[in-house]
Amino acid sequence: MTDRPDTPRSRRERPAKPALTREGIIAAAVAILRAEGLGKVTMRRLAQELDTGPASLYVYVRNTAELHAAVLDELLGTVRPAPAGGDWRERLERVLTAYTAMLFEHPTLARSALTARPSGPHYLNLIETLLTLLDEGGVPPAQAAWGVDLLLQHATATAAEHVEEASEEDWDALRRTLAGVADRTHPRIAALGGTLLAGAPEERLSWAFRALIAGIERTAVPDRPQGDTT
Amino acid sequence: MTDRPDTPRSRRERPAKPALTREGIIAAAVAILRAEGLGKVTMRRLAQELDTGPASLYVYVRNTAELHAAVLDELLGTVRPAPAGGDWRERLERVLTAYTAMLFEHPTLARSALTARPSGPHYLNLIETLLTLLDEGGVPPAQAAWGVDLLLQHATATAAEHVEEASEEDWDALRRTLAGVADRTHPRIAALGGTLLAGAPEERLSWAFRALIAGIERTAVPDRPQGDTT
DNA sequence: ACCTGAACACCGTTCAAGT
DNA sequence: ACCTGAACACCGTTCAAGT
Repeated sequence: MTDRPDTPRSRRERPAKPALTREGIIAAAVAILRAEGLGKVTMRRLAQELDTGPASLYVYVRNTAELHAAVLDELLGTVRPAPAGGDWRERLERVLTAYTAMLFEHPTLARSALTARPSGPHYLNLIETLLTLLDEGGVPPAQAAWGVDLLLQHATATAAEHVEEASEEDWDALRRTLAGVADRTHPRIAALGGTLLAGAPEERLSWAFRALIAGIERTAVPDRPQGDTT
Repeated sequence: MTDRPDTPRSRRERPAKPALTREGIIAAAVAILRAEGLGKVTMRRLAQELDTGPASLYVYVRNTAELHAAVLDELLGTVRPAPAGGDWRERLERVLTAYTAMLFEHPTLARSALTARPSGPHYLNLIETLLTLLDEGGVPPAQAAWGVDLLLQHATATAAEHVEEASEEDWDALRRTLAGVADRTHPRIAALGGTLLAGAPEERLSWAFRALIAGIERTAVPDRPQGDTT
């Protein structure tokens, strides 16, 4: 609060409201995300941070979904490429784990990535990396193409699941529900007991990636896929 | 607007504001969902429909997330069990496809199911069915337990992806981005051309389920999984 | 215990008007 | 073209007060 109404125009030592740019807006959004989570990355809050009105942002950003997608691509740029050791399967798992770890820190971002497919430069790099590794493993290109989608979707969805909304209580509720299930109506669930929820998250994630890779390797894509998507 | 202030108390031919119950609230929520989508299933709108204030609903429902979870379980009850023909793999795929088809009609519900894990009776039935089919296929119980999670997550996430938010334009943008990718920087993506996005949704879904099942069958769970899930 | 009105603290997006 | 204030049409949730 060292406001002094002197030096009217020539000096401007304090940043005198930098001009709006798309990059500036996204950078500010990332800063808010880091400090307070995606919930606060709203048009209104962002505008306030940039010392303008929310309407001004719509010159650079189509809507909130697009804003969030841009933020995700930005964060994707911070994912360090996995070290090169090990066979292709291990490296594939490491790349995916690094991507998932980043999303785990921002589960709400993962949730929005599920609907607003990112298409920024960093996302393309990730796809290219995954395709390269699958190719190295001898997976046919068409199969690899669909496989990449499956792998990224799993990573994203798993992170999205970790959005907590009074979470701990809900988990307890689910545990109790499963435990209380009648042996007569749901014999398999009853027989499994806690196994349904057992295992550390990293173990389950690793298992899932390995299962996905094994499935992708072995499952052929239809000869001539019908047309385009939706 | 056939309001007549007669018949003061004894008759009440028009339903004179039925008492609030959890079931009544959820039924009203399902009706709004069917008519106008999940976006309109808000506490305020629901209260209006039930001729009360939003605060009243909090006696029966913890919050919006719990409301949506209850709605999902309700819809799950409408999924017709798949006919019994075919081998276990085919039947498994059919059950999952039926579940996914229901979610496809309410993608926003799928999105919320990803974070607020349902635990209602219909959801338990679905889990039991999947476990039974995997058991029939000789998949070890622990593996089946984690597999069920993987399968349901894929179904849910795929449906959630179909939330449209100016969708068609976004797809075009992604298509153009992929097409315009430089051969030098992203050779695999360039080589694949349209294959990355090729295939009808049903084909891709079917492929994904088959790949998942193949992977689940072949991937062993760690001997003694560490502790519990967070 | 259940129900309520009113309030608190927010949202996204559009639009007419200015520069 | 870019920027803005103000408005429109909403949200979830809490709280004190009533029955």
